[in-house]
Amino acid sequence: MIDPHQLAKAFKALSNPNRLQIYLEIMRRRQMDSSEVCGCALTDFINSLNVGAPTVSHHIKELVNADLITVERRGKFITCHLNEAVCVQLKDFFATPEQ
Amino acid sequence: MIDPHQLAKAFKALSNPNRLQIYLEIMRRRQMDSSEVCGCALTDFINSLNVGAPTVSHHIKELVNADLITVERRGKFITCHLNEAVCVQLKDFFATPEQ
DNA sequence: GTAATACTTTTATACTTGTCGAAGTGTGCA
DNA sequence: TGCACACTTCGACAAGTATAAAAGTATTAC
Repeated sequence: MIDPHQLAKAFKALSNPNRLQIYLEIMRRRQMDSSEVCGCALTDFINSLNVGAPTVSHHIKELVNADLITVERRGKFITCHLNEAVCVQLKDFFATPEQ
Repeated sequence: MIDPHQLAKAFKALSNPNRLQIYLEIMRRRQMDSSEVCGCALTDFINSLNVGAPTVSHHIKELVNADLITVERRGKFITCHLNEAVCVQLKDFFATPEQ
């Protein structure tokens, strides 16, 4: 079972609506080839969420800190990737114990 | 797919370590018959968490508000029950889309 | 009835968080 | 080299949160 402290950190990261929206978008694009234009650069979130760049930067950092995503620099842009392992752990957390 | 607003509410409710601990304990006892002594009365949490009664009362209310649990009065005590439906929705949220 | 136990409400306080503006860093392009 | 774009860091502030103390309500036991 996943460590409760880490769990709480993940849930806190997902508790803000804007940050959840960012996470949702990153989820939605998870099966895309990373060589494609990802749509998960900061600029994309700035446009879609209606908050400033510093705020988005802050939110991304929180998601990274909670181990929910990773970021990668690609020239001028950064791209965000889902941490699939933690995603599975969170799924399992809510799974009914086999009866 | 579950409404993002409701999702964020659930995650916020689980983002506090003490509140998560309460939820974990309620989860752990979910298959118990409700006629048994449940261990999910406020007093139990007050003892196990080292916080005061008003704080626990507040946390329980937050979990109920987030639709994560329900409460039921049984004489002097209240007992807490997991909302299984929301639990499943949260599990599905983290599930990988079938490829 | 009274007393005791379990919980809730109110009020107050220290702390955390989301957001922004301004200024700073890094990267690519003319 | 210098400019423009993408992002980050810093400082500030309003709003929200966790907690507790004190006082209130509800239920059972005597």
